[in-house]
Amino acid sequence: MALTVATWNINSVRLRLDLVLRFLAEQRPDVLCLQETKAIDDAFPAKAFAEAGYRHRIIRGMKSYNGVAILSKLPLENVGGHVWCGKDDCRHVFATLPGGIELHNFYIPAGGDVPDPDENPKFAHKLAFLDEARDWIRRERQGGRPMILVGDLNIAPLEHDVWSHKQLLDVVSHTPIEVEKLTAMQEAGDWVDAVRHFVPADRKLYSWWSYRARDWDAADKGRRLDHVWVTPQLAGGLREAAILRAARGWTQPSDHVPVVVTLDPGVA
DNA sequence: ATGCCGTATGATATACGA
Repeated sequence: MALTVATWNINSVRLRLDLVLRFLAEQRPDVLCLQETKAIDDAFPAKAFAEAGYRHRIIRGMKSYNGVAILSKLPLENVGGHVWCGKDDCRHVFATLPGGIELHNFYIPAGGDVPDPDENPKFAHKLAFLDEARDWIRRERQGGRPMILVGDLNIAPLEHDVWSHKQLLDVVSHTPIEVEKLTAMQEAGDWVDAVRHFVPADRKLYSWWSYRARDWDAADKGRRLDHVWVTPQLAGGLREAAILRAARGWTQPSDHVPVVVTLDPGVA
């Protein structure tokens, strides 16, 4: 029985409810993880998702900023979310899926403009978050349970995860210090990058295109900021991965597009 | 990596995104 998991930074779930419903109707993932929902829990459009077949959920939202959610056709157990860097700012939510797979949905801090932690507290926060997540993963993975980690990690780690490696070396999201810390986080859990599992490292791959470009499609100055990682025992069961570039061209789109991964949890 | 667009808010400017 295959399992399809999707992740999407939606940049306001209320404004883009119709786009999310369209995505769910077209792709029918078992589970959808959202980031930047920008809605307190009472304002989250849970009913619309339940009517679309996604009756199970865990949501953690706040006013204006951040906010994450897991919406699922399958029952969710042991749901919750952790506080990171001492801030209860709704950047993480988790659940256990049928079959015992632990799913973690992250919204890692963007980090502001200036890539210097001494000058820019937002960048310092991002680096501290990555260190804390690395240490947490190291502990969490001791149990050896199958896990999936998804989200807007706000870092494009590989050279071809950005349109120009050279021109982005000083740009927050692709600086060496961020890439180093994200890689440490990945290695701490032996995570397999489920999308790069199917796409060679020398092929350009993006999940985000700035709103500021006049023509995002023609300029194609994207970055791969959204990721799906799986633990090694799930890697053998990976069947398919897709980044839905077309969603960037929908009416009033998010600047991120969905990343969708299908795996067979029964195959080691 | 410049650009100057998009979202949310006790708003008509400001913070934030990356």
